[in-house]
Amino acid sequence: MEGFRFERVTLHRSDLRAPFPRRFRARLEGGTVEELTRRAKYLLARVSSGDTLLMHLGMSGSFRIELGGQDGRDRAGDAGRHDHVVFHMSSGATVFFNDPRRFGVMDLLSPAALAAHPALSGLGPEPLSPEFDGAALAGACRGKKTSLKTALMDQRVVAGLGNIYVSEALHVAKLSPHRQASTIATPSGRPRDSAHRLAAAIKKVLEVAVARTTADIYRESRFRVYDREGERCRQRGCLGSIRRRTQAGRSTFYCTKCQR
DNA sequence: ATTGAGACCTGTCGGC
DNA sequence: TGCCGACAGGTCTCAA
Repeated sequence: MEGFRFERVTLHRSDLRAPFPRRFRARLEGGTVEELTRRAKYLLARVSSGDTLLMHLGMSGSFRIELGGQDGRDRAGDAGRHDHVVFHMSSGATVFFNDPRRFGVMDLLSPAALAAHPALSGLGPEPLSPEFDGAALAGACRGKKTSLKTALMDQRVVAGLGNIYVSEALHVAKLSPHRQASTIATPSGRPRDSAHRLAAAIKKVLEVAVARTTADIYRESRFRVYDREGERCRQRGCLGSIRRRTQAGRSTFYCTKCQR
């Protein structure tokens, strides 16, 4: 999409989690995507009109790209079930936004609306950025009475971690998901060793995930703990098994033996 | 202010 | 085969 123009935008329904903004199509069509970036789990496409297209996959969203027919065949195929938004780009590519559960987001923001966007402005640091480290994590967890698991799910603490990678990172760091979040910091908010371990584990887990893509990992079932209830711990030398517990309404997977 | 519960919506899977 | 409940990768709102 980057560097190309929206030649035509098609909506196959009037809303996802929220209604599409008024004149969504008209405001996009003719505009060029100047830059495609990401913040937390949000995709941001800056358009030449000055607006920013904000996209989120929710739980079940995905993009599918069909390239133009260079082999003499027709252009990209028709929209299928749950293809709610279709971008026909000037490159010849067609980009389908598919989202069965419709928990996703597709919004178009003016510069002012972007700057004031509540979901974006409250976000914590990007976990792969240099600013995110043990000290930053400890500072954010200072005084938190909630569990480590719940704290890491809080996008204000660190941006972009979800239910899978929180479990994975806690396992790498050998920290129990039930520990009170504040225990990784001293009373004054300085990082303990556990804070450094956890920040490093988050970075490691995400770097591997980005390299392999979540879909591959999920399909290959190569998680350390996620969705492995009752199976053996993969930590070298650990004979524990993986348990599942619900925290704040979400499943947490952890090893009872090596995570403290 | 923080925190947990419920809601949003559809698909899939296991048990009966 | 078919029905039913449980559960799913996220975020928002509301009430305690």
